[in-house]
Amino acid sequence: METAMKLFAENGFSGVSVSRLAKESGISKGLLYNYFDSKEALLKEIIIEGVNRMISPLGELKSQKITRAKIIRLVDINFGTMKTDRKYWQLYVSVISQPKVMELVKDDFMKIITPFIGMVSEYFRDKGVSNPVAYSFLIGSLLDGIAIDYLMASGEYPLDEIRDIIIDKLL
Amino acid sequence: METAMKLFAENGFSGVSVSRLAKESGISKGLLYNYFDSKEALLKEIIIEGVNRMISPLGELKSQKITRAKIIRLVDINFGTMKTDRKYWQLYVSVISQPKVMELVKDDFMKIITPFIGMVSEYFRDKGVSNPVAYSFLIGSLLDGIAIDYLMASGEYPLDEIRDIIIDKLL
Amino acid sequence: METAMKLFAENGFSGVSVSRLAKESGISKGLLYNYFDSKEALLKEIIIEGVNRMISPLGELKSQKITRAKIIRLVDINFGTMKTDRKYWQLYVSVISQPKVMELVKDDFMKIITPFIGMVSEYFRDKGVSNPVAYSFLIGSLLDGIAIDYLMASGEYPLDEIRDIIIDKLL
Amino acid sequence: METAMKLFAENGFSGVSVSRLAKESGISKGLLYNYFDSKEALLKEIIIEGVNRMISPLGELKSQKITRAKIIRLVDINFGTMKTDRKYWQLYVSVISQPKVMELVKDDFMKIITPFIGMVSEYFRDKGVSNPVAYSFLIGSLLDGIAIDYLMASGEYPLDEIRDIIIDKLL
DNA sequence: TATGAATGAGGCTTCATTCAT
DNA sequence: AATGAATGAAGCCTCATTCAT
Repeated sequence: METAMKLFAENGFSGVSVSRLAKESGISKGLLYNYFDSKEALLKEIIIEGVNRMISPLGELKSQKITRAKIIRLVDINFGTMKTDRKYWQLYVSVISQPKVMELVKDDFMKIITPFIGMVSEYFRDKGVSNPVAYSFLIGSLLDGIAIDYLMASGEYPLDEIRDIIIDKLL
Repeated sequence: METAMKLFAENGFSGVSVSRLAKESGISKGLLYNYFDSKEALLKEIIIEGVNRMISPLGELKSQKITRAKIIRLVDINFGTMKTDRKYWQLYVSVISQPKVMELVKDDFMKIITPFIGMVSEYFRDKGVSNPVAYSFLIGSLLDGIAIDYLMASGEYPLDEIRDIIIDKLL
Repeated sequence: METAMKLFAENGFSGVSVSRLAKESGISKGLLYNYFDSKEALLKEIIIEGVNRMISPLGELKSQKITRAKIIRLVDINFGTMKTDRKYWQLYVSVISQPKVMELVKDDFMKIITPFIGMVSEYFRDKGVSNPVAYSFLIGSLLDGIAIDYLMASGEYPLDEIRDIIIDKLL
Repeated sequence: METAMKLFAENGFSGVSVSRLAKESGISKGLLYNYFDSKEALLKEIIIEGVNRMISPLGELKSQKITRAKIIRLVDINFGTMKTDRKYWQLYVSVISQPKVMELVKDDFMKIITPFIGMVSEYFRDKGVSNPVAYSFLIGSLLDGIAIDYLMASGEYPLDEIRDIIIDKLL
């Protein structure tokens, strides 16, 4: 799954053949099909596993009263994993933007993500803004957009400065 | 090209076969190759044509001193085309997030886009913020992210409220 | 036909498309089909025309009593056209060795060539060798083989020395 | 490879489709590509394997002082394989006379053939002729030409008589 | 648990030929 | 006499998946 994630991230889902997956994983094609029902199923498991890994550091924030510090922490954790788990995020980006592929994982995805969207909404509601839901969508989209551009850019993306602006102006 | 844009937008570049392109355009595969050198060349032409179409309403903003009203107008035009040219934006999103595909059009893309990025940077510089480049990256990423989520969401995306927040808090 | 001969010689019959034939001849595909029934018919006409051109200098030798001087002249003319009409000979070689293509022109070919084979046979018969037919086959094959190798070699083929050996040892 | 050799020999390289190769070999197209990287690679392997087979009986002649008997043996072996390995020789002829195809195998070819060309040159040098290289080219071309004509002719080609003439007049 | 030979549908592309103008 | 848009069959090759071992 590790190898597969790397390959999918770098080449896209349809850019990697099962043969290559097998070869670069050091196993046979047959064995691969013993573990996963199909190429799609493999992707699905990788995504789920990855999103869980991305989300796990956020566990500390759950089921407590939401505070400004916690929202900032949420953004920081998000930016942190973008740096440390570059490959996963590349895969994530490649997935959310291919409808056919997104379809495969959408449901599992939402199940995991929803609580955190709720958390952000709640934060803005507490803060007393007039449209907390719009705020939380905006933050979500912003993080998506940053992920794409940061991963596309060759390294000159001003991630930290952008973080400061978000905290200063939006949170 | 119209049909192809629709198909590419909905299924991704590699999700549409040349056979299907031909069939749904009502022409033969052979004829398609009279018009375009390859499937890739077709995509390229669609993208270029589309980005030019998206950018053309922004013509009014060029080569004048940049003002707050103009930046707001830029955002509004951007949001406007997202509503009116949904298919193009879906294609755009599908392209920017698939490195292999992005590679094909990156150069032409940048040539067209750069002036407007410069415009936004200039606006923030004039406004006196401490890091105008980070601001313009942020705006760019935000618009990218909104495009993705708006086009993924089935219609409940609060585009207009988000617009107001952007203007209020960021510009 | 001139352009076509050059192209066929350099790229083989199936290595040149009708489109290319038309383009490099400066006419349209449609017009090409006004003049020739098919790509094959075009090849056929080129071959016939070429072999007639190659054979025409041999006219001086026909219908007279055959002498040693005349046979030498025949060989010299053959070698001469190989130098002056390189393109035609390339085409000839490419044709005789592709059964499917040879089939197309074999009959016309034989009709033109036969008298000269007869002439050579007659020469050897007059000379009193025990197997004049074998000699004439040998000369024919030798000229074929020389054509192939001379045209393949990049220019270091000792054509003139070989000519002298043939005259000295075989005629 | 056996089937492919037969088909290539009879129809030329570009006269046989991969589909046909697969069908007449009784395997699927896909499997063919498990064994050979491409249609060209298949041809290459066939040629190499064939030329090695043709050349192997000549092994007895190598690395000894060259004598008249040995050169005669070389010619005889050559004529012998032309009779026993007709298909291979047809393929050989079809290959050497199509530049595009020849290009594919030229290098491997030369590597195998060169020693024997050297042997013939050496023989003529020892014999004291004034231009041994021209003699060896002549013999080479003669054998090529004989191969072509013998394989084209439907069976009336006087191979054995020609052999005697060569030995008598040229060696 | 593990292999890789085998399949066949489908991918992109080229091409000789036709035909309305 | 001349064009070139249009066709569709066929070309080479890749691929996800299966199955006997």
